[in-house]
Amino acid sequence: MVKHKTIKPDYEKALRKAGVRITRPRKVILGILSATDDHPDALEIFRRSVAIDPGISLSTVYRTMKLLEEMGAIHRHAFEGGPSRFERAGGEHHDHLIDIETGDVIEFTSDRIEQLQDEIAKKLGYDIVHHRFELYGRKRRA
Amino acid sequence: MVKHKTIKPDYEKALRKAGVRITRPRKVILGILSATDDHPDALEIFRRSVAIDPGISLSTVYRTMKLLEEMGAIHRHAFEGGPSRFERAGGEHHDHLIDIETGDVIEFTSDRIEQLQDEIAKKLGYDIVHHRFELYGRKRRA
DNA sequence: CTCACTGCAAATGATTTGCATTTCA
DNA sequence: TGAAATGCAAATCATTTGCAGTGAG
Repeated sequence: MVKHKTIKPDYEKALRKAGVRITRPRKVILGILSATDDHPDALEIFRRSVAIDPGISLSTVYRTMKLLEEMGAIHRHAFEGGPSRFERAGGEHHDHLIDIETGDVIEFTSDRIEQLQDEIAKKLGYDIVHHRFELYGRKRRA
Repeated sequence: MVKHKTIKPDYEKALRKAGVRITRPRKVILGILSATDDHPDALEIFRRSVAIDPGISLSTVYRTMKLLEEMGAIHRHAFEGGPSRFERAGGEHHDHLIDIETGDVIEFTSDRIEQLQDEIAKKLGYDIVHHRFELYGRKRRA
């Protein structure tokens, strides 16, 4: 049920093939993205980048995130009440539970939801392009 | 399945009771909210307000929306790629399908989703405070 | 060598806020 | 009257963009 991240795609190779230049800042950002399993926002990625190479700017982080998103390499999530958070694409589809106390994100999958969504769409006469299913809650106290 | 809005709550009465002053701008905004069944954003509410009373400011619209939200009189929805949109509370719970071509919002209910959500939360050891379930799609072509 | 990419600072868009001035109860 | 609410303009926050300089291929 809970998804385990096992795939660590080689972004550089894929991007190069798509005609994108692998510059110094991009190398750093890509490294961070493939090393993490959490859902950092742009500022957090910027902080981690600067720790590796002090010359990187926040604009470049934003530009790179947009580029990677357009290339399908990452997903952007606009969870409630905060900036966009990113995760790399490539795993199987999943949805998110956000811990409203800590901001932690827990991934889960449910094929019944996918199926339910199709049912509803069909009934309403729509083709679904994508969906958002997010649970917001707090850890159950023992 | 598709929800029909039949309830038109008397906001003024409820607000008065809660110790909120019913001022001229608020009267106008409340009138707009109880007259509509769509999901306008702040700017749209502002436009409709100004058409009734040219003296109303956008700040007041925002302040009023925040107030009403805190009082539970309206719900705020941050659909993808746009400003917050509002709808009055009071009906039964429902989720939304957003037409990505027109921006139209279609409401639907599904008790199976509510039930599924509880199941997932239980499995993950969380108490759910609320959720977001939004479908984004386009009308099926014949 | 050239054009994509960068850093920086300024612009944006949605929303909020400080403050002096009304206005509801 | 006095606290609460308003309008306006300025501030915030996340994000984007213009531009002149830099560097990857």
